[in-house]
Amino acid sequence: MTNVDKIPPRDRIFNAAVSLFAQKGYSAVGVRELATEAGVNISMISYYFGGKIGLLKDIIEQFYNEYSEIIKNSLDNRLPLKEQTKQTIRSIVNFFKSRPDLCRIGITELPYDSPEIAEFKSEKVLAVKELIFDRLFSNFSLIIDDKITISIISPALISVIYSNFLLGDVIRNVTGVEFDDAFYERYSETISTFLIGGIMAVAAELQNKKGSSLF
Amino acid sequence: MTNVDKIPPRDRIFNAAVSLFAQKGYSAVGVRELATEAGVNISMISYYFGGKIGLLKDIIEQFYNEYSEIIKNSLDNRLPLKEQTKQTIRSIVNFFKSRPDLCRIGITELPYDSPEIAEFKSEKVLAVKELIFDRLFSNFSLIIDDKITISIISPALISVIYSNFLLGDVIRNVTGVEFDDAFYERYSETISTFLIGGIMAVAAELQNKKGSSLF
Amino acid sequence: MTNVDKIPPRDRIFNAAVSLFAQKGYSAVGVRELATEAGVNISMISYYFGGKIGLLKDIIEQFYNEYSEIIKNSLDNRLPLKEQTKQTIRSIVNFFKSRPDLCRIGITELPYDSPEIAEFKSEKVLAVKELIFDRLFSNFSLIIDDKITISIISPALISVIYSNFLLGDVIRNVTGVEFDDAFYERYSETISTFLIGGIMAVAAELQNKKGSSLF
Amino acid sequence: MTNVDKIPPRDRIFNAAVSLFAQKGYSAVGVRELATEAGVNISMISYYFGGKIGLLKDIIEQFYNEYSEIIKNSLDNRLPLKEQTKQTIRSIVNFFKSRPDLCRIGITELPYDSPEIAEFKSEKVLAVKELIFDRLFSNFSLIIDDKITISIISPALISVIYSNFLLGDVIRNVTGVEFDDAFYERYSETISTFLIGGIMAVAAELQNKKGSSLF
DNA sequence: AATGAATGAGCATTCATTCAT
DNA sequence: TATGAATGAATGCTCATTCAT
Repeated sequence: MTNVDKIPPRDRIFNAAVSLFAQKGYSAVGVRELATEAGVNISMISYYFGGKIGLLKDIIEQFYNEYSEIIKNSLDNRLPLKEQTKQTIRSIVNFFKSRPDLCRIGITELPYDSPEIAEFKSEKVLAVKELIFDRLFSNFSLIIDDKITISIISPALISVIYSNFLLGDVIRNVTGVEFDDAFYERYSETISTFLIGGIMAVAAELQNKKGSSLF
Repeated sequence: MTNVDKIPPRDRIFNAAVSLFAQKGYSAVGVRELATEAGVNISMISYYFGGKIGLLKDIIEQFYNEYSEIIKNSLDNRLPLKEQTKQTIRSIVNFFKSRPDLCRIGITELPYDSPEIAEFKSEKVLAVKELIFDRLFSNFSLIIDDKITISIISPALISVIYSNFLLGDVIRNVTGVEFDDAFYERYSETISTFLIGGIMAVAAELQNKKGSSLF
Repeated sequence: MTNVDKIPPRDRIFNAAVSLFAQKGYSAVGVRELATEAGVNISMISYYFGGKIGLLKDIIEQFYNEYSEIIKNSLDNRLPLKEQTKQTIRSIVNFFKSRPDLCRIGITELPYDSPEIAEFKSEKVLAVKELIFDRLFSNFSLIIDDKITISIISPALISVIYSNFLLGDVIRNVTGVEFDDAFYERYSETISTFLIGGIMAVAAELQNKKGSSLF
Repeated sequence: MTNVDKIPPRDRIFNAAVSLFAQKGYSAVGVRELATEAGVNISMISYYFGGKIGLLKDIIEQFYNEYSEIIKNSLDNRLPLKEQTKQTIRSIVNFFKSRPDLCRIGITELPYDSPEIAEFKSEKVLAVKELIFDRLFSNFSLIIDDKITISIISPALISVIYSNFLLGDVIRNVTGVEFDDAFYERYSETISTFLIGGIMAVAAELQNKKGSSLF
């Protein structure tokens, strides 16, 4: 590993944890493994992060901070809706692509026995959801405004964007497709098209129903 | 729990494992906890399943067997494409709804240190993917035939269908929506609309490009 | 050690703990040392006693149960006061002599971080104090009846009886006296004389004061 | 705590150690806890005292130095025996009362794994014993001169004087008596009476035996 | 004089599994 | 079938100490 040189121990631990937690899941990774991978003494984990769980908390916080920032920065109300959507999705996909391990942990890991982290995560998810729906899909939300549909669409959107990073490994094994930059270029575009097409279909049907229920 | 009466020990262990693995993840559940929840002696786990890992294997197998069966049964080539799609999605959603724990484990758990299970899972995922694409989306696949798009769309489809079961907990906490039968009725319908709308949009764009590349 | 044969593992652990806790103090003894001394696997300590602290609890309980029993059995109201006192002290000294380690732990160890044990111990000490004062010194207590004097005399009594076991080691090193059966015979007798002489002196002075305050 | 201001770090460490060792016992106190309580950096403990054990050594030395000094100063051969005894006991009790933590550690803590401290302590105990017996009880020792009785009486004396500080906590919980200045006034007096009464009874019996053995 | 990062050994506990009954 | 004692390894964490600054 070139991990050991230059980079300060705290960061080496953090990086090792991001890599290993993503690969095996939080519970399946031991502090010894973590310390070995980071090239530090085992006690440094408690020293810097107050324990294994503190490491997870930091990682999840890091993810959501970056995630929120990226979404905020990519929103540009001056662009037409489709363009804006595409741009945001591209930003998110790029983020996921550049930090797949961090993102996987942030999204999938739910520390059932740390209420503190659980609550923190809930807050952040809510914030992101509102960011996307209140600002990005402000036009859509003119028509998609009922809580239930939003409850269905929100996780679907995230799932789609994240699908390659969640289930991609199996797909790669099965199809042999290479996940290179060109792929992710296509990925952004295709996913954008897919999402917009999907949302508009849902919106149309919803509108349809409203109309029919009026008469 | 009515878990302890009548039901044979082997099944009690299996059920307890399904519940606990889904809740906490495979690694975070201990055999002691498992045995207590199932109301059996610890050594019964090794006795019946050859160890904790064998239990996971059985659960994943169980999931994919049922999953494949349900998809096969719900496919009906005599129906028009949209109807067929809706029907299949409804079947899958019903399956996920009725066995959320089993499904969550089957989909999310990847036993990084058991190559045997990993390979088994890959096979099954491939089989399901082919089932869906070769039979359900046979019409779509006339136009969506390139490997890359399929590599993007396949996980997206699964992700969308499964999104409520993966991310729903957080959404429920945040929005307060009740996940009752009526909700899942709407869920099936909305997701179907979303998926079909999304796929058709992607197909249209693909067609467009092909066309434009011809001239 | 002949400790390993015949004697069941649970008892071997208990005995080893009694010996080591008495010698070094609870906190200074590790479970590894305990397990080695007892000739058992380290995990057996938690298995049988629920942890190191459970072992201490059991030891303290054992001490107070035996201690109470011995005091109860040695009290015999038909004897004259001095005889009864001597007999009781002899019983207690014999107990301390036969189980010095158990007694040392029971008396000196106060587990500051286990409120459960602390409370249990308080109860038992109270019970023993009442046993001695209400029954043995019922005659003395005719005259020594104020709370303060009792608060002074009670620990003094126990301290005296126990003094050899608490401070004897240093004395032995310093004087070279052998602590054999003959010694403890003399010990019982001398301590009895000392205690009775002391108590009667205190009682006399107390009586004196009362008298003088009346006139 | 006003502990942190003015008082130099070395003393803050010493004071914190006296307090914590008395409360929990030497082994149960960690250097981290010590440093936090003292408001200093961890490494200062090694820096000033050469390690945790050095701290204990200093405390024990401090205790015995003060202890010896106090006994020496309170001995006054011009007084009658009883007065002298009372005066000495009062001095000792005052010392114990004013420095209960220091005294508790000095008396009870025996550092089984530091032969150096163990030996030092033995020396000091011997010195104190001789001080008391050769000078204070020089009259008693005319009659109480056999090694065995001295081996019994010496620890008994110390135990009695120290009994409130050793077992008082439990008694306080149980009886609700307040340990204020008035109490310790009574304590000194009562203990003196008790000790003198006890010793004289022992001496009398000893005399009796000698006498009877003559004829 | 004082800091805080770092070490390596050790802590108590729990792990999944095995085995004799 | 089913039990519960027993194992050896591994768990996360803390220990007292050291060292460069």
